[in-house]
Amino acid sequence: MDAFKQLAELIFPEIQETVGDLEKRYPPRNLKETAQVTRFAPSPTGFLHTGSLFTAMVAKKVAKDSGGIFFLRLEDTDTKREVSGSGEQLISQLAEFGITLDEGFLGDRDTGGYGPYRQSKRASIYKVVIKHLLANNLAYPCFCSTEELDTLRKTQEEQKVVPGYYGKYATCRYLSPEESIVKIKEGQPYVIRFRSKGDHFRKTLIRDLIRGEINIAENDIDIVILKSDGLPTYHFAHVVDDHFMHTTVVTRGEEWISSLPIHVEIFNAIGWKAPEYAHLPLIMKLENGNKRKLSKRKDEEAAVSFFIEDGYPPRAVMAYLMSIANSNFEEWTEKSNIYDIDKFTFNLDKMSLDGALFDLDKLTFFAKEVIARMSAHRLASLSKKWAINHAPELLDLINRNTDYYEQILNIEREKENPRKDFAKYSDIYSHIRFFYHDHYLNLVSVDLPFDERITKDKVISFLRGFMKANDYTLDNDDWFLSLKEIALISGFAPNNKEYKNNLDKYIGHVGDAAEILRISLTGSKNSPNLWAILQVLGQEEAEKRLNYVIEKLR
RNA sequence: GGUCCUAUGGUCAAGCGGCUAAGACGCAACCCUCUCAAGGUUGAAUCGCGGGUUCGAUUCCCGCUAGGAUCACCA
Repeated sequence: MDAFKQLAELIFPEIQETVGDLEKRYPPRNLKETAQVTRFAPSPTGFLHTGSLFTAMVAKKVAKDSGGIFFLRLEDTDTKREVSGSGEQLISQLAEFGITLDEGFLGDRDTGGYGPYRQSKRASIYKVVIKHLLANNLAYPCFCSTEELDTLRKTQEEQKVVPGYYGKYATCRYLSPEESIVKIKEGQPYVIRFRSKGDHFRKTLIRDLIRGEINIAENDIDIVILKSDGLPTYHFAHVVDDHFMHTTVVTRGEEWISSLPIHVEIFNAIGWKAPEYAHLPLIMKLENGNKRKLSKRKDEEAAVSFFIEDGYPPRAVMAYLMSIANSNFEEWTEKSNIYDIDKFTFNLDKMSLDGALFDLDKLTFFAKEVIARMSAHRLASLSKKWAINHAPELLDLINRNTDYYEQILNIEREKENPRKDFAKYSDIYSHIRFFYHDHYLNLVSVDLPFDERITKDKVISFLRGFMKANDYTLDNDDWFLSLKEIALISGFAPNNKEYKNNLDKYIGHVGDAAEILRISLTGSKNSPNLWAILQVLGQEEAEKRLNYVIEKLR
């Protein structure tokens, strides 16, 4: 046995499998030629980031539009930063936005034949490959301490040379296998590094699906592939996992471009075919006139939980994200009149290359469109679902009478040009609470904002006249005609023009009368269509309110 | 700082050698109107700079500038 094999054997005596065995265990997928296999590979370090949702959306679209497979792999090799339970949260949040998986990590279990799908459970797989690398002198143990590495970096910075563990600075790469064996036997701690054969001064052309050819210097750094805790680093895990899981297109943020040479080199060194890469633009935020990456710490919209908590319809969030990804999506929604990204044909070529600034106004626009197109029934059920977790005060109203709630939501809905006053479920409560008597009483307990030009007596007389004459069975148009007549009796002109021409003859116009009614019924100067409100309230409740106002004024 | 990526209105962007430089969001005005939310009409607002190439550059090339990303036993 040669010394490299001995070294490999010493480090991984328990590993008996070979790379060939793994190839057999994870055979090529049985898919048609054009089908793409993509994945979303988050690390469980906290909440789902908006940028990650964007990446996941694109990955899923690429797979599904090509009849392929979309899977999720949990990259949990950083045990220090791991937030327990966030892996489960990740997939449930993904599901809220309609990102479901064909296979992969499901929280309590995995599904699919290429697992395990969490990297912490794949340690033995990585070790098989590393043992192979070690035996072939493609990797070596490194005994440098973090302190030594730090001083190396400092001196490199002082000497103004490219920092890093490479070439002559990579002292452990010159250790003979025999020397390494001695050190290991002495019990010295170590990591495993990849032995790079690259030349920093030589450039290679790498193809990116959305950026075209990228000209980057080769990697010459002997990167760590196995940490002292026995888990691989991202670079190595990515190569091994995407090889055995047969990923065909890797979609990830553009921050990965610079490490592309590392990944390509490792694929080549092992003799594997690298997947195609699509590096997605980052979602940015404007701060002090400068763009920056959307930050989880500073920006509430950076975590998707923000949209969930505020009650933005997930479909609207996805539509917004898709409009960033493919700007022709918006055009498509106008034609198709739906906002379902699953029905849209996504195109990687149409991705823009620089990071979009997150635009809450635009999301609001999408959200209003999406909600306006829902049936009252659907809105009622979705908003109720949301309220259960996020808005007890709204839930209270809903639970009093679901039918009534639905009637309220149905005002000026389910027609050609529906109302667009809700962008998110959290907007609902303040808009509708006046429909509930106890809330109404609270709202009108303060001063009623009646127009000062009109005396209390006139208000009262109009309200009385209205109660006496109003016909609740009329349709909208006829009702307003009748309101004009009722108002005229109390001295209101039937229209503004008539009023302006005869200022001394009238106390106001029908609009003023409507305002009095509106304030009396809702406590506010602004509300949806009065006729619709009266329909929902019903005669009894309406009169109760009008009488209440009359009493209050007297 | 090295390296890489990017560069059209405030934002998202179409454009791919010749156009009065699309469209959407936002903004403004007007119209409609019982208020609001809408809807309709109109408007303001863009090719970062400098060199080339070309009869002609927003478009192709180079440089500059600006912004971004990245340089860990984090992903």
